[in-house]
Amino acid sequence: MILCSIEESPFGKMLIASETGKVCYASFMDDRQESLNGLRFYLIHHEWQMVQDNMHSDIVSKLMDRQIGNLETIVNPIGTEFQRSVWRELIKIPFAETRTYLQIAIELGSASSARAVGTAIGANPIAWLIPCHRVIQTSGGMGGYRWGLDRKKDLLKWEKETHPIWKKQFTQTRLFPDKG
DNA sequence: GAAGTGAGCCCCG
DNA sequence: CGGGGCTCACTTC
Repeated sequence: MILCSIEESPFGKMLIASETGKVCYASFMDDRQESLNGLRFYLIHHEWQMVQDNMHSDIVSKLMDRQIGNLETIVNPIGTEFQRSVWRELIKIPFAETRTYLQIAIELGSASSARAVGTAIGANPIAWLIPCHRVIQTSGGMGGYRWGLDRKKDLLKWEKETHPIWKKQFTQTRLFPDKG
């Protein structure tokens, strides 16, 4: 049985679902009804139920404290083979770093599939844990983000601020100087 | 099967 | 910067 709960996070309310300890869904919840519809659609062929708020609060706090070691062991997204291979690649991107859609495509062995990679990344069902926010365009642009570009920027900003190596210089340099 | 659609990329002007 | 052509997974006729 998949258990789903509403969580508070510094980046907004979240909807998190898990089964036997593995997260299979996580989204930012800007519109309550819309988010619940999205969850219902995603789990359409599965048994699931809502449980009390904050049941997954440990996951959020671990994300904040960067205490989650091997993401691959606590995440289990539902998707096609291709999608899962793309999402697996995202997990390898280190905290506070970024990659481009093309780099991910090359990593998967097909430089020409950058567009397909973008589409697959856009379908990532597990926000934040599977760090699709760390993927940007080769041109230096931000690309898109299902849960709002501002949130993508916020996540990256927070990661850079939190990361010890960049902590100092961040105060002097803007993350994306040309992107407002 | 044949079109249409993307969170892309590259080239050219 | 801006449009055309290219590509590929996936969806929808």
